[in-house]
Amino acid sequence: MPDRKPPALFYQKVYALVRRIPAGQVTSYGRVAEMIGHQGAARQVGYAMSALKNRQDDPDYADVPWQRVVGHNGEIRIKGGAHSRSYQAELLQQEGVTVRQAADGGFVVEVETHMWEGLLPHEVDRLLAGLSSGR
DNA sequence: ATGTTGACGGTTG
DNA sequence: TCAACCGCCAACA
Repeated sequence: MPDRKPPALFYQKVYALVRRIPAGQVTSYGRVAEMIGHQGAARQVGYAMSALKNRQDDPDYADVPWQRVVGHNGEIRIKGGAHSRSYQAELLQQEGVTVRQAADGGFVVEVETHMWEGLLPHEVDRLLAGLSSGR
Protein backbone atom coordinates (compact mmCIF):
# COMPACT_ATOMS: atom_id res chain seq x y z
CA MET A 1 0.00 0.00 0.00
CA PRO A 2 1.65 3.20 -1.11
CA ASP A 3 1.50 6.14 1.26
CA ARG A 4 -0.33 9.03 -0.37
CA LYS A 5 -0.35 11.50 2.47
CA PRO A 6 2.22 14.29 2.09
CA PRO A 7 5.30 13.60 4.20
CA ALA A 8 5.88 15.47 7.44
CA LEU A 9 7.86 18.70 7.10
CA PHE A 10 11.06 17.20 8.41
CA TYR A 11 10.95 14.52 5.74
CA GLN A 12 10.28 17.11 3.06
CA LYS A 13 13.40 18.97 4.12
CA VAL A 14 15.42 15.79 3.99
CA TYR A 15 14.16 14.91 0.52
CA ALA A 16 14.78 18.43 -0.81
CA LEU A 17 18.38 18.31 0.37
CA VAL A 18 19.05 14.77 -0.80
CA ARG A 19 17.88 15.77 -4.27
CA ARG A 20 20.78 18.24 -4.35
CA ILE A 21 23.47 15.58 -3.90
CA PRO A 22 25.27 15.39 -7.25
CA ALA A 23 25.48 12.08 -9.06
CA GLY A 24 28.78 10.39 -8.32
CA GLN A 25 28.96 11.79 -4.80
CA VAL A 26 27.59 10.80 -1.40
CA THR A 27 26.89 12.31 1.99
CA SER A 28 26.04 10.88 5.40
CA TYR A 29 22.82 10.76 7.41
CA GLY A 30 24.38 12.96 10.07
CA ARG A 31 25.55 15.58 7.57
CA VAL A 32 22.09 15.77 6.04
CA ALA A 33 20.59 16.32 9.49
CA GLU A 34 23.13 18.99 10.29
CA MET A 35 22.66 20.84 7.02
CA ILE A 36 18.89 21.14 7.44
CA GLY A 37 19.35 22.42 10.97
CA HIS A 38 18.57 19.25 12.92
CA GLN A 39 21.97 18.35 14.28
CA GLY A 40 21.90 14.98 15.97
CA ALA A 41 18.87 13.74 14.07
CA ALA A 42 20.81 11.31 11.89
CA ARG A 43 18.56 8.39 12.75
CA GLN A 44 15.53 10.34 11.66
CA VAL A 45 17.15 10.98 8.30
CA GLY A 46 17.51 7.24 7.93
CA TYR A 47 13.89 6.88 8.86
CA ALA A 48 12.97 9.34 6.12
CA MET A 49 14.94 7.29 3.60
CA SER A 50 13.17 4.14 4.74
CA ALA A 51 9.80 5.82 4.23
CA LEU A 52 10.61 6.35 0.56
CA LYS A 53 9.96 2.73 -0.25
CA ASN A 54 6.25 3.39 0.34
CA ARG A 55 6.30 6.18 -2.23
CA GLN A 56 8.06 4.54 -5.15
CA ASP A 57 5.12 5.13 -7.49
CA ASP A 58 4.60 8.73 -6.38
CA PRO A 59 6.33 10.87 -9.03
CA ASP A 60 6.96 13.57 -6.45
CA TYR A 61 9.29 11.35 -4.49
CA ALA A 62 10.40 8.63 -6.89
CA ASP A 63 13.33 10.80 -8.02
CA VAL A 64 14.97 11.19 -4.61
CA PRO A 65 18.49 9.74 -4.96
CA TRP A 66 18.41 7.86 -1.67
CA GLN A 67 21.37 5.73 -2.68
CA ARG A 68 23.68 8.73 -2.18
CA VAL A 69 23.15 8.76 1.58
CA VAL A 70 25.44 6.43 3.53
CA GLY A 71 26.93 6.13 7.00
CA HIS A 72 29.48 8.74 8.10
CA ASN A 73 32.30 6.28 7.38
CA GLY A 74 30.93 5.32 3.99
CA GLU A 75 29.23 2.17 5.15
CA ILE A 76 26.07 1.13 3.34
CA ARG A 77 23.46 0.82 6.07
CA ILE A 78 20.23 0.07 4.24
CA LYS A 79 18.07 -2.63 5.78
CA GLY A 80 16.27 -5.30 3.82
CA GLY A 81 19.04 -7.88 3.60
CA ALA A 82 22.16 -8.42 1.55
CA HIS A 83 20.23 -7.95 -1.67
CA SER A 84 19.29 -4.38 -0.77
CA ARG A 85 22.84 -3.48 0.14
CA SER A 86 24.30 -4.88 -3.05
CA TYR A 87 21.61 -3.03 -4.99
CA GLN A 88 22.56 0.30 -3.43
CA ALA A 89 26.23 -0.44 -4.12
CA GLU A 90 25.36 -1.21 -7.72
CA LEU A 91 23.43 2.04 -8.19
CA LEU A 92 26.36 4.01 -6.80
CA GLN A 93 28.91 2.22 -8.96
CA GLN A 94 26.78 2.96 -12.00
CA GLU A 95 27.21 6.66 -11.30
CA GLY A 96 30.94 6.33 -10.83
CA VAL A 97 31.26 5.96 -7.08
CA THR A 98 34.00 3.65 -5.80
CA VAL A 99 32.50 1.00 -3.51
CA ARG A 100 34.64 -1.64 -1.86
CA GLN A 101 33.44 -4.85 -0.31
CA ALA A 102 34.57 -5.31 3.27
CA ALA A 103 35.77 -8.55 4.80
CA ASP A 104 32.42 -9.10 6.50
CA GLY A 105 30.63 -8.85 3.14
CA GLY A 106 29.38 -5.31 3.71
CA PHE A 107 29.89 -2.45 1.28
CA VAL A 108 31.84 0.74 1.96
CA VAL A 109 31.94 3.84 -0.19
CA GLU A 110 35.33 5.49 -0.62
CA VAL A 111 34.34 8.67 1.18
CA GLU A 112 37.80 10.19 0.83
CA THR A 113 37.11 10.81 -2.84
CA HIS A 114 33.31 10.89 -3.09
CA MET A 115 32.06 12.81 -0.05
CA TRP A 116 29.91 15.74 -1.16
CA GLU A 117 31.00 19.12 0.14
CA GLY A 118 27.41 19.99 0.89
CA LEU A 119 25.47 23.23 0.71
CA LEU A 120 26.30 26.45 2.49
CA PRO A 121 23.81 27.62 5.11
CA HIS A 122 22.38 30.36 2.93
CA GLU A 123 21.93 27.88 0.09
CA VAL A 124 20.02 25.59 2.42
CA ASP A 125 17.85 28.49 3.54
CA ARG A 126 16.97 29.25 -0.04
CA LEU A 127 16.29 25.61 -0.81
CA LEU A 128 13.99 25.10 2.14
CA ALA A 129 12.22 28.44 1.94
CA GLY A 130 8.48 27.92 1.64
CA LEU A 131 8.33 24.17 1.97
CA SER A 132 5.36 22.88 3.94
CA SER A 133 2.93 24.88 1.81
CA GLY A 134 3.35 22.94 -1.36
CA ARG A 135 3.56 19.20 -1.95
C1' DA B 1 -0.23 12.73 26.12
C1' DT B 2 2.84 8.74 26.22
C1' DG B 3 5.53 4.90 24.61
C1' DT B 4 7.82 2.61 20.75
C1' DT B 5 10.56 2.52 16.75
C1' DG B 6 14.62 3.01 13.97
C1' DA B 7 18.68 2.92 6.37
C1' DC B 8 22.74 6.90 13.01
C1' DG B 9 26.93 8.06 15.38
C1' DG B 10 29.97 8.38 19.22
C1' DT B 11 31.74 5.98 23.32
C1' DT B 12 33.02 2.09 25.96
C1' DG B 13 35.16 -2.14 27.55
C1' DT C 1 40.39 -3.68 16.50
C1' DC C 2 35.59 -4.63 17.32
C1' DA C 3 31.26 -5.68 19.37
C1' DA C 4 28.08 -3.92 22.53
C1' DC C 5 26.00 0.01 24.55
C1' DC C 6 23.51 4.23 24.73
C1' DG C 7 21.98 8.98 23.61
C1' DC C 8 19.75 10.96 20.08
C1' DC C 9 14.80 12.94 18.36
C1' DA C 10 10.82 13.07 14.66
C1' DA C 11 7.05 10.11 13.35
C1' DC C 12 3.51 7.23 14.41
C1' DA C 13 0.33 4.13 17.01
